[in-house]
Amino acid sequence: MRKPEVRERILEFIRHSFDDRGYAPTVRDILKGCNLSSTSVVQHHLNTLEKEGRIHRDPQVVRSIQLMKKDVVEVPLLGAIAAGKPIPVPSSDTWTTPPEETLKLTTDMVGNKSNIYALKVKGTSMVDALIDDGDTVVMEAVPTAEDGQMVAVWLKDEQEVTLKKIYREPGRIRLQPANKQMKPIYVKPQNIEVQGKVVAVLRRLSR
Amino acid sequence: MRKPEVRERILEFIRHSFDDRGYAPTVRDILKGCNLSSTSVVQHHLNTLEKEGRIHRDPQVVRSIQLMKKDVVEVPLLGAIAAGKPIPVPSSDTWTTPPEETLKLTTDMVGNKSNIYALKVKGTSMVDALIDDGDTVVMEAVPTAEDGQMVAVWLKDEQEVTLKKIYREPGRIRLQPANKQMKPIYVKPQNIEVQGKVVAVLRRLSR
DNA sequence: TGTTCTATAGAACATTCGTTAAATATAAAT
DNA sequence: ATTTATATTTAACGAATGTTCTATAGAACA
Repeated sequence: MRKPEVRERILEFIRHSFDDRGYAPTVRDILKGCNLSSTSVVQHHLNTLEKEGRIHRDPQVVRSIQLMKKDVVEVPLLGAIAAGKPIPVPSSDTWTTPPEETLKLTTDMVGNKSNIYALKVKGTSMVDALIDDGDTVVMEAVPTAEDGQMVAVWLKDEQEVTLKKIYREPGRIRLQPANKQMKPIYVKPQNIEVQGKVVAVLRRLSR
Repeated sequence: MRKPEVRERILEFIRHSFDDRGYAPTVRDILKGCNLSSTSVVQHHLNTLEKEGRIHRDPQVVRSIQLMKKDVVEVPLLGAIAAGKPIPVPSSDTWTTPPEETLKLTTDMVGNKSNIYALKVKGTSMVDALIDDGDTVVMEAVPTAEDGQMVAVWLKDEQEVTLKKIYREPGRIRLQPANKQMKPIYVKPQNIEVQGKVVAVLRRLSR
C-alpha cells in the first residue's frame, strides 16, 4: 500500500515545527503530531523521505532534520552598475574570494535559481526601466535571453550597459524600456552582448 | 571578572552551527567548539545570554537555542493597491485571521521594523514613482511621516491613493513623484491622510 | 498460491544531552 | 578584611531521543 499522503503530512508538520518553534521535531514529536502509532513508523517514513532527497538527517543527532527546500538564499553583491561601465562579473578563473558582501534574499523573491548575483545601481540612467539611483538589481548570469525578458545589454559601439526588454526582429534588435511611455531603440545584432537577465529589482526606502 | 568576550564567541559559534549544519548546537558542542572546560560553564553563559535576551531556549528541549536576531521576516500580503481605492489595511479589531498569504523577506531588505505589510500594485498609475504594474510595495503602517519620505497618501477629494514623497510647505503639502522629470502636485493639508510609509519596492521578473 | 514490497506495531536498548549539586576560585564592592 | 557577585571544576542523575529487532498485515504481482 502506497501512503504518500502520510509523508506529506509529516513534511507539513516539520515545516510547522520550524515556523512555530524554530527547530526540528523529534521522532516522537512527529509520532504525536501526526497521530502515528510507533516510532518505527516515523523512522520508516523519515528514511523514505531521506532517500527521496526531501529531507536530510545527521545520524545520531537529535532534532537534525533539515528540509531540503531552502528558504533563504545568500547572493553576492558584486558591485555597481552604471551606464558607461561593463558589469563587473568576475570570470570563473579570476574568482577572488575576498570578504565579499552578500545579500540575503528569500526564494519567495528569486525562486531557486543559481548563478545569481546582485548589483547596486548608480545614477538615474535606468529610470526609463523604472529603476532608480540606489536600487538593487538581482541578476541571473545567462549569455542569452528570450524575447520580452529584461536583460543587461552591453552596447559595444556606445560602450555602455543598459537594462531593457529585448525583442529580436528581422535584421535588428529592439530594446524596449520598461516604461511604456518611452520609445524603444534599435540596434544591430553585432553591436550587443547580453550580460545577464534581470530577475528582480529591489528598492529600500526610509533607511 | 566580567567575561563578555566568551559569550560573544559562544554566540558566534551558535551562528556558525546554524549556517553550517542547519540546527542549534548542544551544550557539549559549545563546550568543545569554544574550548571551554565544563558543561556548567556553558550553562552559566547560556543562562546569562538568555537573561540578556540575546538567545531563547525551551527548557528540557535539546538543540532548542534560538538566536533572537532574526534573519527572515514573514510579512502578510494584504491585497492590492490601485489608484482610486483605499489601502485594505485591516483595523486591529477587525483582525480576521484567514489563511493569509504571506511573503518571506529578509532583514537585509526591510530591517527590523514591525507593523509591516506588503501590497501588490495593480495598474501603471504609479509609474511616476518608478513603480510598475505587478510590483510589490512593502509598507510600514505609520500615521505620519517625515519630509522626504515616500508615503501612501489618501487624497480625500480625489478618492484616490497614490505613492509620493511628502514635503510640508507653508499652507500646503507638496507631493513629489520619485521620477525627477515629473512635476509635483500640491494639496491642502486637510485633503490628505497618510496611510503608511513605503519601506521597500520589489519587482520580480522572468518568473 | 507463493513471493515481495511496503506499512504498521510494540518493545527494548544505547546515547545524547539538559540539568543539578557541591566545592572552589576569582574579581569587584563595601 | 569582609562580603558579594561572578566564574570555574568535577561529577553524576535522569529525561529525551535516535535506533534496532522482531512480528504482523495488506497489497501488488507473477
